[in-house]
Amino acid sequence: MTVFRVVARNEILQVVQLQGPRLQREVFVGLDASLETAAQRVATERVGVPLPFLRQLCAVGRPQRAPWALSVVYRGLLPADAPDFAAGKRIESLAWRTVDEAVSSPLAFDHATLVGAAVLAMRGDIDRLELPFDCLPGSFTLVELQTFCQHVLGHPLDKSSFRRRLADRALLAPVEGEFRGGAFRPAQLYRLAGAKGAA
Amino acid sequence: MTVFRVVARNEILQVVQLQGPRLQREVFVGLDASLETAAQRVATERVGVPLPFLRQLCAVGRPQRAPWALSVVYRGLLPADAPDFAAGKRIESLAWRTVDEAVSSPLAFDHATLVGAAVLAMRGDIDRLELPFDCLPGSFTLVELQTFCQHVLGHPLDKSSFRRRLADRALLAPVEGEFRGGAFRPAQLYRLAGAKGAA
DNA sequence: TCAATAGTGTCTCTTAGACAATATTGA
DNA sequence: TCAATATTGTCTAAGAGACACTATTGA
Repeated sequence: MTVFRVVARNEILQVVQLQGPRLQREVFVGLDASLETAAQRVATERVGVPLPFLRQLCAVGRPQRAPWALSVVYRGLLPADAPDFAAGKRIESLAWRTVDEAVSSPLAFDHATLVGAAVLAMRGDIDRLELPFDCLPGSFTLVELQTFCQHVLGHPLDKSSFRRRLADRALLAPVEGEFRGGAFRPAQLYRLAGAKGAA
Repeated sequence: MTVFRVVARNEILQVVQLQGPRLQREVFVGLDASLETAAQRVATERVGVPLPFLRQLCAVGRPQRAPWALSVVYRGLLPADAPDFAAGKRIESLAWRTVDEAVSSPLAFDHATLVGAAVLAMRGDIDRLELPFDCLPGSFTLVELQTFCQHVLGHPLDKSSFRRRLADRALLAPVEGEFRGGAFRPAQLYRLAGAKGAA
């Protein structure tokens, strides 16, 4: 079971793992209630904290590398400021990379392909405004959300268009009376529409 | 390994398979060059002919049914007039269903969910005009292609809009001088643009 | 008043649905 | 000519990018 976590801030937390024989048996058979539970458990072991966003990417066989191996690959997100995470079991190294670095850096085996596919899927989600709310804080400003999306996508978005698309879909609701104040005009805070406390 | 084949003519060929213990070991380990090869081999065993279109859908564990099982699910297409296909090894029954019947009929275990996901993915492909050319004949009329898409989607398409979208993408090229003649005005035949013989 | 940031308005282009009109065939 | 089918043209609306404009804050 191989886990890649694609994160905000235009960065990717690259998990390089040591893989032993019979890993998929260890991961799944008779140990977890489902594939998702297994992926979450392994990810938590590797980076120390649960991943708030985790989606199946694909399954790959790797006969040239290890004829016995069948990997179910997941992509995940983790806030860059998550506390208490660090390289855990079976992890050789753990490091932040920008998305561009991650997709263009050579990796062993088919890992580069898988990172590419994960980034592609994540960018598709953002393009369709299928936002990973589980990974976002409870409330945030529209500028913060747009910045997050831009970092994942790797290109700037138009502010007006971005907000209009969000409004058309009625995804967000303003948190009445709550603002994030910098030195200048404070920004309205929003939460996921339909969440508790929304009118 | 479970195979569902979604086919033209608004029909689905439903494969109900008998699954024994250690199926995924039999299917994959040490026997096939890749997951795709394994899926193609098993599909061919089951229905007698290779599937011209075969794509990975997802991987599912089934602990409530069989704790040892990990299934990699594929969706496929087969022309309804393919010769020499019939229920093969490990197949209990083989029958054509309309898409609507297939997605609404109750099935054992999680099979209904998987059929639903396969149809959804196939409809997404058609919506984006990512057409399964491998499953289509070498040449065809635009009406035939539109009919195929309508059967998969389950709703009619506007003729003018459909053709404009195809033209914008330059997916097809007319086969010069070739027509399909009924009793009335014959229809221009098209092939995949870039195929041999195209100007 | 000014700088800096938050938020809105307006124009335009692209895409595609709706639907009418034209073209071509054999009878 | 007519029925039936193939093919094209036109109108319009929705979505979204480009970009300028207004609003609000603290200094």
